[in-house]
Amino acid sequence: MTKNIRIVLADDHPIFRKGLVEVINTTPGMEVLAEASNGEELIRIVDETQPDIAVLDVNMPGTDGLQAATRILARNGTIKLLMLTMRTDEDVFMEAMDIGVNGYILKENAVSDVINGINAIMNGQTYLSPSISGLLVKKNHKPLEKKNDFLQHLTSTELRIFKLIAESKTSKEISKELFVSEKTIENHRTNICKKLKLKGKNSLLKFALEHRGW
Amino acid sequence: MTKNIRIVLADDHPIFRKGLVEVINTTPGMEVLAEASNGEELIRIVDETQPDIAVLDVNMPGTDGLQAATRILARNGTIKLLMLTMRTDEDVFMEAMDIGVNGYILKENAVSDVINGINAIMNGQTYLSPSISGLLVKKNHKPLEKKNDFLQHLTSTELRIFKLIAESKTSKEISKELFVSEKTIENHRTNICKKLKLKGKNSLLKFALEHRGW
DNA sequence: ATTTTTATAGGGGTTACCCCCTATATTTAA
DNA sequence: TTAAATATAGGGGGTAACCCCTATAAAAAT
Repeated sequence: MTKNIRIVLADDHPIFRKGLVEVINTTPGMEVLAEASNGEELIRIVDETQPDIAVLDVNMPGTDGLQAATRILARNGTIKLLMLTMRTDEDVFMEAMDIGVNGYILKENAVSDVINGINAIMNGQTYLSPSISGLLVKKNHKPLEKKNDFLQHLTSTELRIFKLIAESKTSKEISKELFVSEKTIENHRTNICKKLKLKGKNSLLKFALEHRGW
Repeated sequence: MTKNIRIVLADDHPIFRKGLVEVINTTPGMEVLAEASNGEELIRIVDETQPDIAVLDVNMPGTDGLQAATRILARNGTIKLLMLTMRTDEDVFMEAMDIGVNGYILKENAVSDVINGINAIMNGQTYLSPSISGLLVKKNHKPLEKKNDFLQHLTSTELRIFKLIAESKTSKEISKELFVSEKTIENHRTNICKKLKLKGKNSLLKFALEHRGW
């Protein structure tokens, strides 16, 4: 049999913590070494027990989860961290990722998520709750209606030119590529700007760069 | 009892497809309406059956999963799409997200992932395999060395100006914000361009926009 | 059949960005 | 202590992008 995964916990809610301990200790191959109710305590028990992974709540009195994570990783970069959180806060999530946390799970998620998360992390992966993934995706995920909303107003010629602009091409370059006058391209630019309600220097270039791939 | 979730499948591997059908049809509340072995077929059966969700492979002969997804969403934006993939290819994943796919699962993942994914998507969420989540995280996680690699050449003043340029501000606007001459800002622009080896109109703006957030 | 949109091309003007310089005071490094 | 880098400010020029127009032929919509 392989060694147990050695785990420490930190959460300021005793009942929730009790539940976590129960879930983990009844899972074969995992054991809870110690518990903490705040960040300072966690840092201490991590030093003492040198666990494989620490599961910690973001919101704790005094030293919170993010601060504790930063300090733990500064002392020992090999310790894995699985962050638990009550709410879906994008900023907090991003900060946790920047710090170098290995997983991020919503407390409202199933207990199996915690077990899956621990296994995934010990396996070298990064684990996010599915509901967290949604957050990340929405950033890229401008819905279709929105795309069409303004792309549908452009004619096919305008769209072709728009895409070339998004490739950082100048009107002169585009005119050569399409065998038309430079002035024609400039007219198209003007019309595209009007349709997209863009005003000001380089606004079309900026917009095109930001929406490259549409 | 609520209505079954109506599902269509597309995958060019018959055996894998057989397995998928089995998994879904033995899950209460889900039923497979039709199957396809390529993108064109999928588009046709989606038109015919009007399912709630289509589960489709990225890699298929002829019209592939991405093309099929684009065309299906163009016809009916309410149909949900769950994408399956063999390999973890970041570009393909990003493209799928841009197209508006609702979920993305590795074929090597557990069958329960497909069921979980379908349920999550029908519930309005976006579903990603845990192993995919790791990909996303690495993006934000641009290692420190790389950032410094070219930012270290910029002085603090230049860096401040660089960030304002990345916010699409003009030299005039920046000069007012920093209480210096417009000409000073232009000089800094020139110096920044030299340090970053940028040449040509708007090249700094383009670069700054692309590296916003650094 | 008539009107509108689209694609083409141009005149003429403003502005922002980029490029080449010089110059001075301060700070930093050699 | 000199030399180099930095931050400031300017002169002068070129060009691309944008903005205001007109105009014509073809295509599309009414």
